[in-house]
Parts: sequence; C-alpha cells; structure tokens
Amino acid sequence: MPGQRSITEAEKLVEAKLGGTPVSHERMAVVANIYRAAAAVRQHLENAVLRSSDLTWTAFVVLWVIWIWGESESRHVAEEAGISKGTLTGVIRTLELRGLVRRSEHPSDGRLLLLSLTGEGEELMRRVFPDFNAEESFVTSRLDDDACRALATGLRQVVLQVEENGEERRLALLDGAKPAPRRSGRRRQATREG
Amino acid sequence: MPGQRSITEAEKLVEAKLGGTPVSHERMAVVANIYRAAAAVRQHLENAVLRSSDLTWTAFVVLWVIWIWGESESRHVAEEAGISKGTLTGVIRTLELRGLVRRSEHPSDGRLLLLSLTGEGEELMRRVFPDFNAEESFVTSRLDDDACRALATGLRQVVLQVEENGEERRLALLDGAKPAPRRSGRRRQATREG
DNA sequence: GAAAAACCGTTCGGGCTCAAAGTATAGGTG
DNA sequence: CACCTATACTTTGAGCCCGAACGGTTTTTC
Repeated sequence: MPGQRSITEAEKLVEAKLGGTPVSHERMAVVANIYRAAAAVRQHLENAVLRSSDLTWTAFVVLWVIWIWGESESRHVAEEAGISKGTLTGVIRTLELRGLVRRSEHPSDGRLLLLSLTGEGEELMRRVFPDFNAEESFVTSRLDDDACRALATGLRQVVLQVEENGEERRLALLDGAKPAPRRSGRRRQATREG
Repeated sequence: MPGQRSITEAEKLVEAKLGGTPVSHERMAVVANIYRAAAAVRQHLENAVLRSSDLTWTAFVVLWVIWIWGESESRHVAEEAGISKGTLTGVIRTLELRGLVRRSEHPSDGRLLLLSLTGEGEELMRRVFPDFNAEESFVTSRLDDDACRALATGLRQVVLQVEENGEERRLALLDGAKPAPRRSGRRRQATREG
C-alpha cells in the first residue's frame, strides 16, 4: 500500500473534481485512516496468529466474547462481536462443527439460545489469546501508553457519536422517504391469490 | 452495541482467565476500538448515504479511487482501495454491469487492465461524494479539527508499523516453519500420473 | 383467553473476502 | 528461437456479511 501519501494528495484532487464545493479534509482523513488501520490490523493478526489455528478474525472475536463473558445469549454475542444475528448463526455453525462452541436452550425462554465454549474451545483461547495480544502490542508499538489511551479515546468518540445519534441522523436524512430496500436479501414468498 | 463499557470491563476478565499472564490493556483497547469504529462508520455511511444509490462500501471506495486518480491500472486500484486483486475482479464486474466503470486494455502491455469511470459513473460520484463527506463530518463531529488531526496521525502510525514491519514480523513468528495454508482457496488440478 | 404485538434465531439472496491456483503476457538468457 | 522467470488478471472454494423474510415463542392488550 502506498498508503498515506495518497490520502493527502487526494484531498487536493477531490477539491478540483468538485470545483469549489467545500470538503472537510480532516474528517475525510480520519475516516480513511480508521478504515486503513482496521484492515491492516486485521490482516496482520489473521496471518500472523489466527491462520495457524484456522480461525478467521470474526470467528476469533466470537470465541473471545463467549470466553470472556461465559455462557451468553446469542443476541448478546452478536452485539458484542459487532456482527448481525444472521451472520452469527453461520459463524456458530462453523465453530460448533469444529467442536469449539456448544449451543443449549434457555431453561425458561424458548426463544433464546445459549452459547458456551467447550473444553477444547477454552483450551484454544488460553493458547491463542496471548499470541494475539502480543501482536496487538506489535501493531501499536510506535505509540506509547499515553498515545494509545488518547487514540482509544478519540475512536470512542466516533463510536459513541454513531451509536447515540446515528439512528436519528439517518431518519432525518431520509426525511420521510421510505428507506431504500437492500437489493439483496430474502425474497417474499409468493402468496396464493384468488 | 453496549460498546465501551464492555471493553473496559473485559480487561479485568481477561486477566482472570489467564491467571496472571500479563495483558497489554492499552493495546487491546486500541485494536478493539479501531475495529469498532471502522464497523460503526461503515455501517452508518452505507445506510445513510450509499444504500439509496445501491452501492456497497467497497464499491464506493473503488469508484472513488478511479474518480480521483483517473484512468488507472487495475493493480493500483486494488492497492489503493485496500482489497485483493481477486476481490477487485468481482467488484469491477458488478460496476461494469451497472455501467459505472469501463475496462480497457493497456496499449503496450497486454497484461495490464485499465479502469476508468463512465459518464454515468462520474455523474454518480459528483452527486454522492458531497453527501458521503457530510456524513464523515457527522461521525467525527465530537472531535475538533486538532483532535481529528491527532487521531489520523495516531492511526497512521499503526498502518505504517504494519506496512513497514509486518512482513518481517510474520516471517520471524513462523521461524522457518512453512506458513499454514488457508483452508479454503482453489484446489490444485489433479495431474495425471504414470 | 384469544388476538395482536414484540422478540428471537434461522434461512435466504446477492455480494464481498482472501489466498491459492491457473492463464496469459512480457522480458530476459543462452 | 527456445527456455525461464517475473508480472498481471481471473477463477475457484470456503467463508463472512447484511438485512429482509420467516416460523416459533413470549408478552401485551382488549
């Protein structure tokens, strides 16, 4: 990746492309760099740590959540892992087939699904997490502890802004119009008419 | 997303799980928040801006790169967009079918593929980008310009660390062992023996 | 206590994701 | 000109990704 060079240069080109329309350069740079950093970190961790255990990033995150919080309801795991419940269903299927996760019914609420690690899953996390954390240290090693805290705090502001005001903002942008449906997604079953 | 609450609490739980093994909390928090922020920003922008034009995040980024840099070689677009060339092939197919991107051959090097926007593609970007940038401002609106610059700088350190030292690091970690092959991927064609 | 509304996990469709393998072109060497 | 190597794009396989639709359970409402 040529990386940063292009982001800075691009700012001028964007302005030119739009012919005078003002562009928020700092904001553009933050978003671009958040995404670049996320991709770089994910790729490094998958190749350096997770690959040898045949885990994807998402699979690891899901295992991590269940490991840390203990037996958990499915919806909480999806929320913590930052994936949709539909995606979680598939990931859990994979992990269950590998014998790392166990599914069980909620004793009193028949809608809920409880997830927990198997012994093998626990053992895997005890083995893999220290290596994972070591690479987290590697990717952030150009920053000292204070800089790390500052960076985390700044990112948290972004997350909070979206979480607390995003929904309202999206509604305001639509301004009454019905939200465009996704092109993909399950088709409505044809109903017999007549 | 319960979000930050959990990340902070989780730090204690991790320590307990590992029974004394030291964990780099600040580093863990940075990586977790980078990923959370990236997902939040992506989701907001897809739903608030891109959905109405039936664009995914990746499709938009690819269009953006070609828009800004003009007719470009395929490999450069993949690099700038931060996706693999295999992924780009598929994304370009989608965009070409929609009439937003044009493929053409390099005049002197038959291996190269040149990508450019169609008139429709140009028009789409002129229309969508200002809205996109407005939401970039929204998601970062809890930060002032200085904080944005600081945040971008910090993230850049992470990207640079991985780009400049990641490869070497991964080799050192493997320590001579052959890298575990991916479970998925194209199968080698059966060769006739005898 | 039955109908209605809310909630939960699964299924489904279209698409993105990577890396390994494959095809094709380009440039060098003998 | 035959190799051989390097480079560039495409194909493939397994998997993740979202959100809409769906079927089942629980709670609310009348």
